[in-house]
Amino acid sequence: MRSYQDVILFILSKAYQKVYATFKAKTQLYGMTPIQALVLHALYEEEGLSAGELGKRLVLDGATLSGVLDRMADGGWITKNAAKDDRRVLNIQLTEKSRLYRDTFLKDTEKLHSDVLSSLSAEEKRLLIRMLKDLRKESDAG
Amino acid sequence: MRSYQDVILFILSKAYQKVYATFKAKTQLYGMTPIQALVLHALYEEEGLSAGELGKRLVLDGATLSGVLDRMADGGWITKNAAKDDRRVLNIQLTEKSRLYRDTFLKDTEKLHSDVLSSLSAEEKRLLIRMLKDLRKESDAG
DNA sequence: TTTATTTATTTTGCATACTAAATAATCAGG
DNA sequence: CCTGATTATTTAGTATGCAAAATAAATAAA
Repeated sequence: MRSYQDVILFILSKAYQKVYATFKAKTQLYGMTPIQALVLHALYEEEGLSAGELGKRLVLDGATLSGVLDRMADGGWITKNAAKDDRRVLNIQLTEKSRLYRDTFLKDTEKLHSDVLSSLSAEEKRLLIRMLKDLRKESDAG
Repeated sequence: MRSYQDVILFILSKAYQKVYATFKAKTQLYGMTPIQALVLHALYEEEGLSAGELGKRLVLDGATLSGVLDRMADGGWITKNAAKDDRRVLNIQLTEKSRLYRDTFLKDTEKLHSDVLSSLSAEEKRLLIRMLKDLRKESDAG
C-alpha cells in the first residue's frame, strides 16, 4: 500500500513549492515574483511578443497571464500597448528599468538554477530534466 | 546562455501543472480536488488528526489548510470539531461517505500515479522520486 | 455593407499557497 | 486567581492557475 507521501502528485508539488520558495526569496528583493521573472526572461529572448505568444511560450493560461502582465506594468517592468496593425493584440515591450537589470537577472537565475540542483551530478541533472519534460508530455494515459 | 525553458523552476512548474491536471480530471468526478484527495489519504492513514498535524504531514501552511478543510466539510467528506481536552485544537474525522469511498480512492490514486509515470522504467521512477525528494530538502543554498 | 464568426484579451469565480495579523484558548508566573 | 506569554486556527491580503463568460476588434459571408 502506497502512502500519499509517495504519490507523484505530492512529491512533485512539494519539490515545486520548495524551488518556487527559493526563487521567490531572490526575486522579491526586486519586488518581483518568480513567474514575473520568467516572463521577463522570455521577453529578454524575444522582445515585443504579444500576450498570446507569451502565453504559448510560457505555457500559461491567458487569464493568468493577463493579471501577471498588469502587475508587471504597474511595477514598471514592461509596457503594454495595442499593436498598430491589430488593436486586439498586445505589444509588450521591456522598459529601461528591465533592460538595466537584464544581466543581473540572467546571472541570478543561473545561480538559483545551479543551487537548486547542486545535490545532483551532471548526469542526474540531465536525467531529471528529461524525465520532468516527459511527464509534461505523456501523462495523458488513463 | 540557458533559456528560461531549461530553468528548473519552469520545468518543474509545468510538470506539476500537468500532473495536477491529470489528477484533477479524476477527482472532480467526485466533486473533489487533488489536494482534498491528498488530505483524505492522510486521514485514511491516520484518522482524528488535528489541522496542525495534518499540515505537518502534508507540508501545507495552516492558512491554506483552513480553507481546504472548510470546503471538505461543506462537501461532506470530513467533520471538524473542537477537541474535548483543548478547544483550540480541531479534531478531524472521516464521514460515512469518505469511508465508503476509501477503496475506490486508493485504487484511483494508485492508477493515476502509475499512468503519470508510465513512460519511465522502474529504475527511472525510483531515481526521479529520489531526486525530487532531494530538491525538497537541499535547495537552501545561495 | 451589414451580419455572423473568429480571434485576442480581460473579467469573474473558484482553489491552492504563503505572509502577517487577528482570535481564541491554554498555560506559566506571581 | 489573574495577567502575560504561548499555541492553534482563522482571516485578510496578494499571487498564481484554470474554466467559462464577457469584451472588443478583425474577418468572412451573404
